[in-house]
Amino acid sequence: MGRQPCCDKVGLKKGPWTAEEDRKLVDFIIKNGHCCWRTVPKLAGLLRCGKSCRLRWTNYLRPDLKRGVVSETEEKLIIDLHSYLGNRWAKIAAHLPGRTDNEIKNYWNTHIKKKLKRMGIDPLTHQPIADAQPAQQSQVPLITVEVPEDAGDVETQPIPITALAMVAPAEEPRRVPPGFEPPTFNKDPHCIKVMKQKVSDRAMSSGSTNQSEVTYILEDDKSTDSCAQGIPSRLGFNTLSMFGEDVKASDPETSCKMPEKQLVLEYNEKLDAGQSWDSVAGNNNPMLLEHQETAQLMLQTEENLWEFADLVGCFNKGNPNGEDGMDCANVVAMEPQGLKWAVSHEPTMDMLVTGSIFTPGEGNNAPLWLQPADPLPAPWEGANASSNQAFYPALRRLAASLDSI
DNA sequence: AATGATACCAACCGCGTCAGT
DNA sequence: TACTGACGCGGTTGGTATCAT
Repeated sequence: MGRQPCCDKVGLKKGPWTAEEDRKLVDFIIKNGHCCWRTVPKLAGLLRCGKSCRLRWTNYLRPDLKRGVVSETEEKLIIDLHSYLGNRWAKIAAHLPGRTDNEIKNYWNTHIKKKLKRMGIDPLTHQPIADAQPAQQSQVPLITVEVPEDAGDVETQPIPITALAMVAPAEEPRRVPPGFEPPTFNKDPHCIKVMKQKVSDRAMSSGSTNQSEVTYILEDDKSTDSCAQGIPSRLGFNTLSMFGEDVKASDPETSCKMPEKQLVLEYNEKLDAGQSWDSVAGNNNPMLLEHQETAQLMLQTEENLWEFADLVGCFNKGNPNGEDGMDCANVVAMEPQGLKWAVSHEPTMDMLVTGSIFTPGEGNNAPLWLQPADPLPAPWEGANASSNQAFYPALRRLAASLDSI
């Protein structure tokens, strides 16, 4: 017996999601998770059913989605897995990180199916169409996997050896925290779309909508550090690349207020005197200590860039100017060796744009990720509000660069 | 340039499963 | 054990983009 449709309630919206709805859902889930999909739309302020929210999130908004063109390797894996699992798209998708069952199903129906037919292969049986026989064997060599005695599912059947090879690749030395997938957000079409919306929203809210004057070119992953010459970003607050000279020009002398400025100077003095970064920052900045632990945890179990981005974003809320923290609060990225400081804004967006925070660039961030004692950049709640002068032009530059993509 | 055909894919629908009561 | 409700899955639809004529 079937269930009643979940979306028959009067007033619930159906059809394509708007950017505003996306934003509400993403904001809500990032902040609260989704313990119960039925309650999500109500709590997030959406006129959608929970099911619709779940689908939107899992198939489109989830930040760990890879999206983009399916590679040859992935296609081969899909074919192999399909020969073994059939139309169990969710199970197939489980072997393709960043791909959803819906995406794979669509790709199968629109691409692979036709391709196999052109090759004279029945997409259902994976046998040559001309001499198709009752589908007992796959076209690919099979091996039998040892399974527990109580296992009775289809997964206990022989697995195509090619698929198995993909599912269980040879272990390689890790350069990044376990479970972490280097993101490609800065070129991902969906990410660009989301960022465009974010930038547009913020530009509107700031009153700075003139984007014509800008010439900023979105930095490539590898180039982000080039603007911050000699400043390892540690956790990647490499916003220098985004703000260019605006941020380069900022320093504790001109952009920080007391007593924070005094703290910076103290740090500098201690570092200059040869003390280690850990001893300086760890012993003197409770905020660092508090968040360092969280940051380490996040990095160790990194599954979601946005989770971390939001974590960092949370640091900025409640700035003393009484303005929206995410919009205009300042973040100070500190560089342990020389303890140079840079004031910037909106780290969440910065990170998504530059990708530098999570990009295992050669000789830059990657080795640092493996140093759990690295301090987390601290918020700088007392930073000078005048630094907005750097923020809004940068925002316009970003908006324009996104529009050009 | 206009129109129709085709491709693509986000979103929906309905059913199965499972946990809680 | 039966019932209920939430979630997940697979099939399908329909809107939009792209291509061909």
